[in-house]
Amino acid sequence: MPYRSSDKTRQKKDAKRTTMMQAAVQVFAEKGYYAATIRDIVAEADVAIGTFYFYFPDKETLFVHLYEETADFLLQAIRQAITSRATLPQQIQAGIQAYVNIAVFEPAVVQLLLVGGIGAVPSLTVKRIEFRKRLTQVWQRPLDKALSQSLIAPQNCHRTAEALAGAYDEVILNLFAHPEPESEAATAVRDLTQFTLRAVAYTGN
Amino acid sequence: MPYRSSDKTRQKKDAKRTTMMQAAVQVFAEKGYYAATIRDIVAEADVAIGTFYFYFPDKETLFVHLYEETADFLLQAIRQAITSRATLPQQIQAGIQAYVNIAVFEPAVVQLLLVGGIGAVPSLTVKRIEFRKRLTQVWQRPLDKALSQSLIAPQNCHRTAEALAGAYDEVILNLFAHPEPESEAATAVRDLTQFTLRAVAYTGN
Amino acid sequence: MPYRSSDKTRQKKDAKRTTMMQAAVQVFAEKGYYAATIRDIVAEADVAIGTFYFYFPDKETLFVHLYEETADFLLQAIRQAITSRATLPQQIQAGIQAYVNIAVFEPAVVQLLLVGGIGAVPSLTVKRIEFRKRLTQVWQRPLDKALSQSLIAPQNCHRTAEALAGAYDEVILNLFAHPEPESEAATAVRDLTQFTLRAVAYTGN
Amino acid sequence: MPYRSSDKTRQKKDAKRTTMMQAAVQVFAEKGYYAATIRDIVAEADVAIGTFYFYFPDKETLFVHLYEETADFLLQAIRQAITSRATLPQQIQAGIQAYVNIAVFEPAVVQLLLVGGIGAVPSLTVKRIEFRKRLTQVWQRPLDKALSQSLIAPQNCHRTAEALAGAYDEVILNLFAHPEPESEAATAVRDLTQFTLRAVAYTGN
DNA sequence: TATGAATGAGAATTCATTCAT
DNA sequence: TATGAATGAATTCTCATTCAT
Repeated sequence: MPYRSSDKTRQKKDAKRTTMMQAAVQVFAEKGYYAATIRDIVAEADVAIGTFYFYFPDKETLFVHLYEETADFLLQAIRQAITSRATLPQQIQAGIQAYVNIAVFEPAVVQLLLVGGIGAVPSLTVKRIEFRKRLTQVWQRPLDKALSQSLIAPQNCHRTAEALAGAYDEVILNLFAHPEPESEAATAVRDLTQFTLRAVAYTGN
Repeated sequence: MPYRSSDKTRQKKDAKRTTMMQAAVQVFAEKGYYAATIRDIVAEADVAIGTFYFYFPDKETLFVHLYEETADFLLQAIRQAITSRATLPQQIQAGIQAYVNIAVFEPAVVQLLLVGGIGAVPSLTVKRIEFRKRLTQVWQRPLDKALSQSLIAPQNCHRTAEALAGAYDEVILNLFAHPEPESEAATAVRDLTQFTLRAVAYTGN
Repeated sequence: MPYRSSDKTRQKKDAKRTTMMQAAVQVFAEKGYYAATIRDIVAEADVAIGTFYFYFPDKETLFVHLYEETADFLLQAIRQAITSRATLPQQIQAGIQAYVNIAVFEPAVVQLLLVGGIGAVPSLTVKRIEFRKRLTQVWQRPLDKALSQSLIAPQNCHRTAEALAGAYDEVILNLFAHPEPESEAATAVRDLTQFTLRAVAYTGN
Repeated sequence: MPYRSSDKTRQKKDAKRTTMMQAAVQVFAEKGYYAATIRDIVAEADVAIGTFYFYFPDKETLFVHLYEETADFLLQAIRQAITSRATLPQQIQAGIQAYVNIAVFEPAVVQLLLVGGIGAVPSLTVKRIEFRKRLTQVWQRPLDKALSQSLIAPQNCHRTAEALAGAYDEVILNLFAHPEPESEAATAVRDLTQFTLRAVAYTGN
């Protein structure tokens, strides 16, 4: 029977891998794709350069992988917040709140997705388009439902969701430029919720 | 004869400078700040490397300068479109149309401003924030006026404008992912105009 | 197995570092600071360019470091020769002999210190002044002692030592211009010793 | 009859040429051969780059030429001071004083000759040796005469002059490191004169 | 598995020199 | 004579990646 790594070994390996990925997210988020060097990442993870190449094939592949994972995480969080609410206003508010929470408590996630290596990594372009498409879908789902129940005005829900996704991103990114992002966050959530309800022409009956 | 300086020579030099800046915009827009090399730029402009450094001090300075100039151009175009219309719907529609036109006919402008070197050039961060602030102001101006005339619902116009700026950018950026941006553009303008009028709760009386 | 660090590896690294420094001394001595390129140095050491920057931060830092180390070596050699003798004539003669020996057998040392990058490296100016000061002190020490014992005429020993340092350097540098430096060296030592004893007005009682 | 530039034209040309050479001396003295750029020189002379190449073939040739001219000037000044005095002490003192004067009032001359491009310009090596040889001769002449009159002890006058030349250079160069070179200069002249008279064992009868 | 010394292609930038005007 | 725009070889330095241990 061929060698098979025991569970403990496997776990240890995964743990190290995870550690390195977290380190990489931090560094990529802070410096951007190009300015972040492999040396920075391994220093953050406290391992040797060779170790990096044992776990990951190269810088670009890692970055794209990180981008995808991070996108999944963000989308899942928002989706989850939305689906656990019943009415449209609640869903919108919960979704935005979830997004803002991540921005405040895990700024690296937002940095990576919205700023990170946008015009920098060629093979990321398609991933980015995909991410935006999925993000739009997340916001579009509750709108479609509301439209079918005539709770909002007739409209191209896809276009509306697209615009809303951009609107949320802009406000959230600007949060970082504020002196006290956390206190500003609450206001932003309320403002964006109302903005959204107006934008979809929510009637509530 | 002591060589004429201020006449044709000066004009020629300015023309060449402009040519090189256009070449640089193209290359920066296409590849992003880091991936764009000086060699790429001078190849595009069909001059020698030394010529680049005769006209510009270094890569970063040029990029920031280009960013600022391009931002001014875009802002001026939108502002101009808005102020030449009378009613809010017209203003919104004209502003969006101007923006979309630039995106379609001068895609490099949008690439540079929205994608270019976002997380790449440290000294650009502040310029970017400034640009977003000014862009928000451009959209906010007509809203403030409309609010003072009770044409739109009471709201935080600055936040609304911020969100709208993000919304427009998202839709316009996604235009490039479409197979036929130009035909999609018309629909986008109409959709965004309606989205905006709903989002500001325009009553029209 | 986790790779042994502190044992053989460390020694090997130190050895290579030393090899590269010797190569650098040769090249700097031969061509001077500016004309010596990193390529020259790594070619002499038979390593890749990157290896240079693995061991040293940059060209200038290395040069200054080399200058300091070489200065220490020369000063120590002369000082050692002087202190191991009892009478002033013996001390002078031994000091000069030590200096000449280095010039003959390690010409790069003298080239680096007296010719190398004199007007070339800004951060070297202060190091050079320091070196000259210390060299003067080395020659001054035995003079002070002799003066306190009235073995030499009353005089400003510091100024005398300064002048002697310059005198020795000149003669030693001119040695290299001779067809047979080694044979000339013996004469030079004798001449300089007598010159010195006259210059300090050594009485011997 | 072929065109011949009039005297006025010739003079003008020579004047400009001289201006540029003076500018070059300043710049070379201040920055050293490598760090001094053609742009620096023409900026100092307030002419265009092309003008430089009209008057001089290239940077290295100019530097060597400047070195030679400057060396001639210095040697002539010292020689002149010496020959205008009668006794050895007066000759020594006058020669040193002339040297120190130049160092104080025309520091660029000394910088160029003693520091300038010593290990920097290959074709200068031979010129430097020549200069040192001539400088030694200047100091040696009065010694030979004095020796023939038994005013100084029997000695290898060439070696003595060599050593003295180095001694003077050292002290003069160190003058620049002093806070007040001018006030120190007088002391230096006196000290060096006495040093010299001791070193040659001057008896005075 | 883990290490880090070693590599070298490639990037930004400088500067002596040329030449059309 | 005088100008300065244009050139491009050459330099320093970075950093992703490899591989022997």
